[in-house]
Amino acid sequence: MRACGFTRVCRARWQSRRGRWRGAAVRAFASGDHGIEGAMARTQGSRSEITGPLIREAALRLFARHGYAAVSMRQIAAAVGVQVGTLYAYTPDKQTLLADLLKTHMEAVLAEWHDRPDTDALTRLDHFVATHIAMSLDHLEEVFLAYMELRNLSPENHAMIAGLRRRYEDALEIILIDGQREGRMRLDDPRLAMLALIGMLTGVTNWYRAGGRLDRERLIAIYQGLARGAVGA
Amino acid sequence: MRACGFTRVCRARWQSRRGRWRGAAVRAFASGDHGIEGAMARTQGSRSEITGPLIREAALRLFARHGYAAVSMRQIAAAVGVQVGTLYAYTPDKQTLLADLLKTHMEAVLAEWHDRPDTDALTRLDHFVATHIAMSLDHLEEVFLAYMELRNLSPENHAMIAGLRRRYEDALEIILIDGQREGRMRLDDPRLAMLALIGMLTGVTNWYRAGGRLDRERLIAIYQGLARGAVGA
DNA sequence: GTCTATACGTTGATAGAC
DNA sequence: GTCTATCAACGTATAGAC
Repeated sequence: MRACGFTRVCRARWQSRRGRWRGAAVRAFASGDHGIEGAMARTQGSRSEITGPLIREAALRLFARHGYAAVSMRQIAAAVGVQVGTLYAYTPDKQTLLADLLKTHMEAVLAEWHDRPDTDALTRLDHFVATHIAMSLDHLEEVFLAYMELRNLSPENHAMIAGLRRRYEDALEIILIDGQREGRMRLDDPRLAMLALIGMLTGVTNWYRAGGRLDRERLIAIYQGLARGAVGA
Repeated sequence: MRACGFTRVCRARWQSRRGRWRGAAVRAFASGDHGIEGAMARTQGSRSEITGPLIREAALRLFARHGYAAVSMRQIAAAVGVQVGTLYAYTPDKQTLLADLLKTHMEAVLAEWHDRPDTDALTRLDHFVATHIAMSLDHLEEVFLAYMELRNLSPENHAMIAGLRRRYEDALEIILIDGQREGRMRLDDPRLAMLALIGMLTGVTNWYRAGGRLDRERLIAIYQGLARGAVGA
């Protein structure tokens, strides 16, 4: 066991320190490349507006690349160009940093998704696939992280993130059920088909690298074809 | 960075200790449940024949459950009911323990796979799917681990395991290419279809739990249907 | 807001007795 | 083959100066 793994002891100890955090989760989540890896430690100065996002970006990149458990707070601080202690002005602990990353991402995913209940199920499936792939390419690291690091969440955080993911998966399952009812899809088991499709789609983050041989539109079109085929359209 | 991450320094230091390990990888890989979690530390006694397998089983289970980086050698030792030092009579270091687990598994996967080049591509696809799912259900933790922990391998070990996995993926891709040539499959991009199918199949390890509502044969049949559909059969 | 310094548990790994 | 004891390095997190 590590010093302060997933227990809530640390949380309580920490909350008694100052009132800063009391229930306020970090919300903003800027993206983009700020050349984190090459950053060096500076020796003073306040830059509160940008340090927060930089920390989340560095944590995201490092967690995605090496895994949550393999990354130390020191590494994150070094990537940002800041001392370790500074991180704790932006997050109560490492666990919360991960949870905030995943929560923000999953909420963005759900906010991005707009079903089109007035169209046929196959069109809706195409739309789901396109949205998912586009999101995966634009936020490779987030999608990958949300897929890989569920098991490193504390029980409370796990329940929260799993709930969000569940809502996302349900959105797809509804489409499949409707498709079956409309007679546009032939499915033995809509739930299993949903899980299979999610696995197929999420797998993209395992091999996709920017600048590969396939452009975005083509990739989406191919996956739409695969998905349609899988559901028997 | 951790004390002895992926560097080869430790390896060299260790090799100078005794001749025991020089190139000899742990080979055997017993499976099954021996009630590891409840084991308690004993205080003496030699049981060389069973300790090795027990260590690998405990490591496999713990790595799969919590992730390689999150599991300590002490946890593994405790699960086996042995002291930490004892582990190092069976493996030079933690990294090698992981690599041996993955290598043994991937070699078993490749040994298990027998293509049937004299039959049609759709039958061969069915056979691949059935073999893969059966392997996944029989060795949930190995398949899951081989899928998740590639990034925690040292560069050398990563290259080795990735090579084995490549051979496995190629086996599927060949089937798809043949299917296209035979006119039995309609594919925009065989390589992409292969990656999508692998993602779909491997995803099973993320949600499958023994004793669920679907029996083995039904699960295989459903996935065969999904795979056939995806390739346009 | 950031730094420096530090507390203190845990880590991977080794040495040497039995 | 296993244990006990030990090491140095590193882990997360905190305190207090500026």
